[in-house]
Amino acid sequence: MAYHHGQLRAAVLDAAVEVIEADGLGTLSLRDLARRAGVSHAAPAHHFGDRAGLLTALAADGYRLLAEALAAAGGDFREVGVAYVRFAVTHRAHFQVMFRPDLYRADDPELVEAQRRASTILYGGAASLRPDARATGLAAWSLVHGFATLWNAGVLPDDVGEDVDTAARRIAGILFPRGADATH
Amino acid sequence: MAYHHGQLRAAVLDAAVEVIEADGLGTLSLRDLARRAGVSHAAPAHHFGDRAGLLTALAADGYRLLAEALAAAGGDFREVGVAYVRFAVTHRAHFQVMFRPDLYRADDPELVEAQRRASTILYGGAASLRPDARATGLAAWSLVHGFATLWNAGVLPDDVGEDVDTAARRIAGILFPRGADATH
DNA sequence: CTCCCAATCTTGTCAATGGCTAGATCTGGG
DNA sequence: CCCAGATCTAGCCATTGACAAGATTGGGAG
Repeated sequence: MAYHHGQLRAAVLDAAVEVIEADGLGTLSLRDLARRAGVSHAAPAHHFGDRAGLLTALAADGYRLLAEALAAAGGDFREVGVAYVRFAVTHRAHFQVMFRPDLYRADDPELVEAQRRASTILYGGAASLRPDARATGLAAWSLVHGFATLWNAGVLPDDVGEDVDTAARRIAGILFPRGADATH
Repeated sequence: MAYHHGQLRAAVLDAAVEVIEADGLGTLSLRDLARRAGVSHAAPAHHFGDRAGLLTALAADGYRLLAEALAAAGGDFREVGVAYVRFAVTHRAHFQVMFRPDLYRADDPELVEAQRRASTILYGGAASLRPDARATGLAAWSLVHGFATLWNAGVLPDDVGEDVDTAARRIAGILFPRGADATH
């Protein structure tokens, strides 16, 4: 059987994302991922150690991708929020794992670094927005995080609509009615 | 070995809550719950069918408890939000399961009914609050749900404080600065 | 009071999983 | 060319969820 030579790690991570988005975290099995990658059942262990190791890598990837997505949204505070929601919906697997620290090793250096970068971008906009910047940033984060979570869980009423961007922008507009931006 | 005669169902559910709050959903095992209840490994299956059945019952209990907690908060809209957060923090196990419909049978009649009651109370306050009541209710729900989720995940900054009620009230106050209540 | 039945619980079994160990195979640098 | 380390395989064990078949219990019909 042909060896993967360094591609295995990426192949397994890709397969994991696919499985989680299709059937949820519950049915995720290291052995199944190995089968999908065409390797023996113990091959992934070499790259990730154990299940927690795999999810740690997935979460770290997630925080890196989130940082990119938020940075690409520009300085407008509300658009950063919309980007946050869009990320959560288009990267369900990553998002799901990222906010369940009980599943991975939260003290992993790479992960901590990626986390720090993402939260810097997320809080950067809020810091210069209002006098009570800290609390405002928290409220904004809570708002978009909650909306994204509820959207992904599929428990929102039907009349929210189909387009998550539009819905998120409308909801965020209630917290910041005047379309406030980071340059106050 | 003495039979439980109807107590088993409650005993297993209690044990499940205990395990989830101690070690998370990942390590939850029907066999372990059976051991804790002092019965054979297949006894729980009679009451719940399978794992999804157990979690369905847990989620339904959760929605019932949530409805009670929200109702007890009175008509003040912000206090309902605070009660929502308090419930999420004091009933972590229930809350966690409730918003992961992939884990249980979302079409269970009892569960659907409990869900309906809870969401009626949650939305009841918002409906009479502003012209754009629907969107406002969604924003409020998103805000408190997100805050509770982030709090439980342990990813909030340290300076949020220790007391979740106080923190939640401060955050909710940003969406409703004037302490608005349901009687507008 | 007795007997039967439905609910409840037990025992036994099977495939699948995570994690471990020992060993095979490949690849690049000296 | 050759070896050291990285990568993967093969085999094993305890645990789990799910299922099937049988035992035990208590209450109601007669």
